[in-house]
Parts: sequence; C-alpha cells; structure tokens
Amino acid sequence: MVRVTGAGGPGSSAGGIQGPLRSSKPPRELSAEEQQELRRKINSRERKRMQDLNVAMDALREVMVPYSSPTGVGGPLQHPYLPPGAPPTGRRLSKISTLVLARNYILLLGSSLQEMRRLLGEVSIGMGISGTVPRLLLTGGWPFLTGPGQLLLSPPEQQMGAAKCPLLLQGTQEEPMAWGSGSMSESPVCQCGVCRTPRVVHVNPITRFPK
DNA sequence: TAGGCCATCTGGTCCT
DNA sequence: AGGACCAGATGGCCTA
Repeated sequence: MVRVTGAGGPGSSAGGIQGPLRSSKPPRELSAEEQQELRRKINSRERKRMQDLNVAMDALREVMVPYSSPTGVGGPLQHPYLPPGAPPTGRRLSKISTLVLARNYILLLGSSLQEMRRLLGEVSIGMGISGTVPRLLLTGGWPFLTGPGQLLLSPPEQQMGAAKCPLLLQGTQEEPMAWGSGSMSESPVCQCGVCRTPRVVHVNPITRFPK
C-alpha cells in the first residue's frame, strides 16, 4: 500500500524549509523552485529507502512461517513459540514483532543446533565412532544453549526499545523471566509495546552471542 | 473513541 | 556536495 502524499502533506508543518535549515546551512542561494525540487528529490530518496526497508521486512516476515500467511492455513494459528493468548494470527506482524520474533527464532534454531550436536556426540561416543562426525557439529563453535531447559519464552522484551521501557533501565537486561515460571509471576510485566511481545531468553547468561 | 501501527515529510548528522 | 541514515512530527487507517 503506497500512500501518495505530495509535498506539504503530513509533516510538512514540522519546521519547514525556512526554519533551522536556513540558519544552519551555508548561505548557498537557491530559488524557491530549486528548493522545492531538492526537497522532492530528498523526499523521494527517503521514500525509496523506507520502501526498501519494508521489502526486507516482508522478506523477513515470510520466513517467520507461522505468522507469514495473512489468512493462515487451516484456520487460526497458534505460534509454537508464543504463549496462549498471544496476538491472534492472520494479521500481518508488526515491524517490531517481526524483529523480536526473528530474534527468538534465531535463538531457537541455535539451541536446536546445540542439542543436535550434543545428541550426535552421545551417539558417536556410544558407537565408538570418532572422526566421522563433522567436527563443526560437535565442537559447538557458537555459544548456544546447552539444553532445552535454557530456552524459555518471556513476555518482556527487555532489549529493544530500552529507551522507552522502564524495566530495561534496571540493569538486568539479560535476566530471564521464564514464561509461566515462578519468577514470572513475581516479575513486573511491562506494558510497553515491545515488552508485550514474547521472546526467547537464555537462562544461563554465559550462553550469549558474542559481540 | 483511544491507541497502535504505519507512511511520509523534514532537518540534522555522518560518510564517501 | 550528495547520499545514506536517523529521529521527531504529523496525520491517516484500523481495531478493540
């Protein structure tokens, strides 16, 4: 959906080209027409940039399979990584939810990989195999989770939107609040738009992505 | 009707 | 100098 709004549309009253721009820019004389043309050009670029961003966001939505279908398949869907009562499916994911869900998804995949490595290691040891299992699978190059119990769902998104979320200012960004756990019931649930989106958290702070 | 989400405009800053 | 990126402001659309 592309909304066509000409110059002077929403936002045009904010500041305006005659405001701070004139005082901060070097005194290069531009006619009103030139200024308008320049503004149109800049606006067009920005529009294109945001549209590209949305294309990328849509691509990301597509891989978030359970939410990607606008109509869903086989009726209402319950996302396996979201708690009951999570936002109803069938609606397009918001940008922030897409990002948060993608992050959770990546972490989940990481934990699955780690678990697979562990199982492979057990199997190879049990069978007396050494050297036939790809080293990469066994060595665990990434600091992923070491067990399924360490991957939990939590409603408070405590990382994104830190500037707005009061819970994020308490210096416990990575402290988990397990979904449905005791700590969960005792913890404040932030109602900001970000925090209401569940996320996957690490129970063990050691198992984090490196910077 | 309020609130969430979004597109767009705009000015500022940084980078090439 | 021009483009990319960012954040604030604004207004429209939609849903509960």
